[in-house]
Amino acid sequence: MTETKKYRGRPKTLNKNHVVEIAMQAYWHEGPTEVSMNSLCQRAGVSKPSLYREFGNEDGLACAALENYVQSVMAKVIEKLKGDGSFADKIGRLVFIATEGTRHENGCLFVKMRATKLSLGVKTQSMIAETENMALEAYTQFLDEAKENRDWSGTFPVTLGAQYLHAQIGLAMAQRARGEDPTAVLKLALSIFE
Amino acid sequence: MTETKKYRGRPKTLNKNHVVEIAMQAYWHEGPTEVSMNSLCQRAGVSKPSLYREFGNEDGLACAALENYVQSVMAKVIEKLKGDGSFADKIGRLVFIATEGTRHENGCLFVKMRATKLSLGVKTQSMIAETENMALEAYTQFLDEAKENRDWSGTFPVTLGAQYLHAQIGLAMAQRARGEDPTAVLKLALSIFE
DNA sequence: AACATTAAATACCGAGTGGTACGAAATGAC
DNA sequence: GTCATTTCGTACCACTCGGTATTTAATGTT
Repeated sequence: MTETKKYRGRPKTLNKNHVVEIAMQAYWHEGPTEVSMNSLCQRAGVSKPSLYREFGNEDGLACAALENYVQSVMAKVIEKLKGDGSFADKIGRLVFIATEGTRHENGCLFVKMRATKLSLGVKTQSMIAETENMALEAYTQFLDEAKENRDWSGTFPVTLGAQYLHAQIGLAMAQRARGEDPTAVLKLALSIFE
Repeated sequence: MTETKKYRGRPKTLNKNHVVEIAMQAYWHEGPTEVSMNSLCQRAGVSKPSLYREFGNEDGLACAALENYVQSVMAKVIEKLKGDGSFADKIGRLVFIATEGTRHENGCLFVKMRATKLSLGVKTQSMIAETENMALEAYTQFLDEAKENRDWSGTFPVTLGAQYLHAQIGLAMAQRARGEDPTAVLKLALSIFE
């Protein structure tokens, strides 16, 4: 009966998605430790109390930015592992994404945050651990499927293969973030799956 | 004739080596971005102006700390690649050092600094690049020798192999710094040399 | 019109940063 | 002793950080 109560008070003008997107881009391109709340407020054209009302603290914003990254960038990559195509094709696509994917010019936000996790808040650290598990599960499923289809000989355990894939993709992302070209090393590393 | 002039003025009490050693340990164990000049002064029992007189600025101290690390830790590791022993033995020793070496409980200062090089000064960044080249040269020499001795088949170029070795060792160090056990992944990665 | 409610932004806080001005202290030279 | 020289450390600087107290603005309710 009192449904109109929801719309009382001054209408909010802060666009949460917009702020998160800007924060994600900033953390992504400049590194999580290089972006302050102050500068983020300026870029987003938002006052500081508005930011803190919406996200609680820096940890909350960083966490939201990472979550946005996982859902808008990583999820799409991982989804490709489940689609059609041969094992070799998918490995090739993985290499392509990790080395030339248009949206990865500066590495991977997840990898960058993981590298500096000591200086991040507890919520963000939990999110990093969660994302890590999600990725490992996806790789595990990918290899399980490949083994079942006889696409991959499976000369070593699937769990190790998943860890290995995760580590090598992460390495390539870290190299990209440093301005190096990870292609040759990554291809060599993934040649063990042939 | 005026050689005694050297000893005029108040005698200096600051022990440069001691300070560098403390700085190196601090950067190493807590991460370069987590250690301030203020806290370093306290730990070393030295006044701030003394530090700045000796090292110029933070960049100078970080650079000196990295240089000390390279000469006191990395050099010894690299030296082992040149000693006696079979190729397989040396690879095994490399794995051992990267995964269980007693002095590497917290990863590698070089890898940590490289991971956060954006927030370091120009001198330190140059030192990082220099160290990178030194390591690559050592790996190249190592592989060249192995190829000559028919210890390694050499199914791919030596330069790529050196990059690969450097990248995989660095990956293992980064994993250690995160608290993970890099052993299985590293052994798998280096199995391509068999 | 008066009020409750919600969000806005200014202006501030304490703490910590990298870095320095400056006077005191310790020595050799004269 | 007096002086020049060199190093010492206290006390300070301007600045940035994450975070907030407080006032003002904008709405629905009555």
